[in-house]
Amino acid sequence: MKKCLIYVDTNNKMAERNKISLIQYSDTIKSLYYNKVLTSTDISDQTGKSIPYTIKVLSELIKEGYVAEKGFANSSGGRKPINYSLIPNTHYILSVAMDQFSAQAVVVDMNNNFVTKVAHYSFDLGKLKAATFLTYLESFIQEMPIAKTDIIGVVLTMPGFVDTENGINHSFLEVPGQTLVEFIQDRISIPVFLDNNSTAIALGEQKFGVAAHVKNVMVLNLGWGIGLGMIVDDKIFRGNNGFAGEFSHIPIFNNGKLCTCGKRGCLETEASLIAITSNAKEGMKNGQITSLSSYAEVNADHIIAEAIKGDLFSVKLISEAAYHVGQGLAILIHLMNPGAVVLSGKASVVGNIWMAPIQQALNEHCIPRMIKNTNFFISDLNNDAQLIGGAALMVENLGEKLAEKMKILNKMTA
Amino acid sequence: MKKCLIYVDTNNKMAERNKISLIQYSDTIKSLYYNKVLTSTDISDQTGKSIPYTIKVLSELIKEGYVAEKGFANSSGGRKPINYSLIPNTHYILSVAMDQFSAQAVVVDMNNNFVTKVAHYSFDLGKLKAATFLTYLESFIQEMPIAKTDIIGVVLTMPGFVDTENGINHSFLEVPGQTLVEFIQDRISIPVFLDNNSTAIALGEQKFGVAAHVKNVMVLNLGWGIGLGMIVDDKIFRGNNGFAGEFSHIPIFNNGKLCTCGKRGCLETEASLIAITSNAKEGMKNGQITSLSSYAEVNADHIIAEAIKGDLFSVKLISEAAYHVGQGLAILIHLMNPGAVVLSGKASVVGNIWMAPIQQALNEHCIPRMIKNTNFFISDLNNDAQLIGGAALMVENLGEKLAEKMKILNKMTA
DNA sequence: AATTCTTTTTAAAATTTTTAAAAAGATTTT
DNA sequence: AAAATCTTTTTAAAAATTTTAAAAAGAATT
Repeated sequence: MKKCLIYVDTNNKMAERNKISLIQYSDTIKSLYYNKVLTSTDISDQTGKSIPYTIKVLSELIKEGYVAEKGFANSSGGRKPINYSLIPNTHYILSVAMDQFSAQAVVVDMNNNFVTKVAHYSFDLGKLKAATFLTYLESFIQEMPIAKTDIIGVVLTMPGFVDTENGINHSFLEVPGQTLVEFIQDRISIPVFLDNNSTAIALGEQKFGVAAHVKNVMVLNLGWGIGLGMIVDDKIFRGNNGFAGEFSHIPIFNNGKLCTCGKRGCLETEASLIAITSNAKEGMKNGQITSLSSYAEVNADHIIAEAIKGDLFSVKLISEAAYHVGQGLAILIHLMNPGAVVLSGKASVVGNIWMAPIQQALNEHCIPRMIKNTNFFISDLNNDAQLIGGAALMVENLGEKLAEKMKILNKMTA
Repeated sequence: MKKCLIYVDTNNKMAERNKISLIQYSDTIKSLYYNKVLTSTDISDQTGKSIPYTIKVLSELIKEGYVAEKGFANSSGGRKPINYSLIPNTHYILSVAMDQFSAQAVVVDMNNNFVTKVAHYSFDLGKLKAATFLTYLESFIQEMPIAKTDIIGVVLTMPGFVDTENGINHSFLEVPGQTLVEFIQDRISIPVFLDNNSTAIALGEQKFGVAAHVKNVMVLNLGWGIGLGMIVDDKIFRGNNGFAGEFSHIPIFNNGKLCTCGKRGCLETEASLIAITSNAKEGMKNGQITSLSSYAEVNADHIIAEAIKGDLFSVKLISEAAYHVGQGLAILIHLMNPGAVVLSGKASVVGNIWMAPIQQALNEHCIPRMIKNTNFFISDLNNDAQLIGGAALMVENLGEKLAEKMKILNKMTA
């Protein structure tokens, strides 16, 4: 005979749900979002609050329709604890993931599931106007099968020197006289958050990916450049001004090659898809035999595709770049002594091609003791890391940050 | 007419002082130790506790003879707050600072003042036996003009791969079958703490030196190698296994030079006192004119001394090394985006000789935005940073860590 | 099947914080 | 210069949260 422990409202509309609870109890929501199912003890551990208080919060959240009991967890020899979960369709997050040439948008529910198709947009980010991007976003919101009022916030993650605090990207989508976040938020009337793409990817990998629960993680975003997202002590590490993790531009080569940043000898000049593509063209001009020859104009996607098919030249191009990434990584490991390193980002679909030369470089350049307890992973999030991480960034901001934005928006409408 | 606010016991012997209070109220003690004079509001801010609670703790500490009122602080227009300070002679810390060739020992009071002469010991750390070191320490304790029972703890800071948690140095002073800390603690019956020298220097600079109160600081220990202590988010950063900050051995040169660590091309091979000394000998063999020629066997101290006197060759040697340090620092800054960088350690007495070439390298190798808000300092602690930082490490460990050690020692005597 | 051991949950006591009021002193106004 | 106003600290009372202890529920052992 099952006992009814607490009355659970299964009809979401009946419960008077209130976004204020998301803010007030953000720590508990956060724990449940990242772990799907937890007991009161688990939540108490994660939020650092006592069990009696945690149980009080949970019953409040149940009353408001945010949380539901989910049976019992196992016990190694004692009373079985009640499981708790978030109810998925209470609210949603709109995650927008951008790179140099495209953006993806999707709506994510409170169980971290995609509830719309992933929309794709193509452009050259260097030339994209904020107003044009806004039309993409507005049309997505128009067409999505979710009520706009149920969206907690929009998280835009993108490359460049992003000032998360002030909502500005110093490299792209600049809006004269206004911050990018203000510009978007004013038009769509939903809280908007801006962050760096590699930071999002790192958070995605550390919460839902191969590095889940590792407290010190370095996540490489193998793509047009070589991005780096750092999780230190279980928290996103941003440095003094939010610009930490500029891995792509660490000066380590004496090659005289001019980098996109204006300096010479950056890691990016030998180790990124930019370098790989350039080396491919160079090699083909010199008569290299390769299946890449079938393309009119070779780009990075072609090289990845042909490497997967087994084209030796393509594999060699990636391997060379990977060795150089390994050189940079050796430095990073000496400085940060991480618990895990993750290869993620667009180019990590051929992660195993990258891995061997990276390991080779690490064997050559790392003090064995420095690397002994560091685990290496290839992402298994299939290029969704940035979208997933973007949604997670919203969850990270559920407390005061969200409250602030909501206050601003309420003032506007009033 | 002055009012007597709280009865202050000025006779220390009268108050029944209890080391337990140091543990129980370690946060308050810590704040006062680092800041000398604080108001209740300041302490409340620093400990994160409320003002009523803070005042309760302070009155308790006053009753026990640890804290005294020190007049009033200024107010910008309101009631003047009471100042509080630690009473200096309640307890003491024994700080022992080691490098490759020597050790210094001193007793520090609760106001961070040296209350004994600094004792010096010379040796070759690579050959030094733990037992020999212990005799030095025991004779120091024997002769110091402070009661042994008034010493809260001994902090030993030294180079090498230090496992602070377990009290082991994997590089030096290994004791078979026992940890180094156990070995010392068993004999002297005082809690012993072990840490890395560069960590101590960094803490010294961030609490009492040029980088006081900066929350993200990279402190370079310019010495036999190039040590690095990192303060991240106002906390000592140690990485996953405590080995973070291995700056000396980041692989950045293609010079083929074998490093002390067994690898090739480490920063140390071009940028440390090891490299400088080796380059000096090389240059002199090739007939370089220099005042260094007056020494039978040139060592690093000579080069520093002659550089101060203006010997061009010595200055040039240091400048070349400094430029290479700058190259490494450029990488570090791109990754960590610190608020401040400090040049400290033995060789920083000629800090201004180092500074110019470092700045030169940074101008060449850093993205301007990465360096815009980073301040550069030369230590003003006159080689006492490690001793001062060692004492500060004791204060950092006042809470649970000290309680643990005291429990172990009490068991032994019982 | 009864007892013992574990673990979670509830209840009561203790601690700590928050809020509000009072006290002390500086600044401005009359 | 005295009175009134404004600031800031300190004290007091109320509210929130944690700690400790007890009770409840279930698994493992005797």
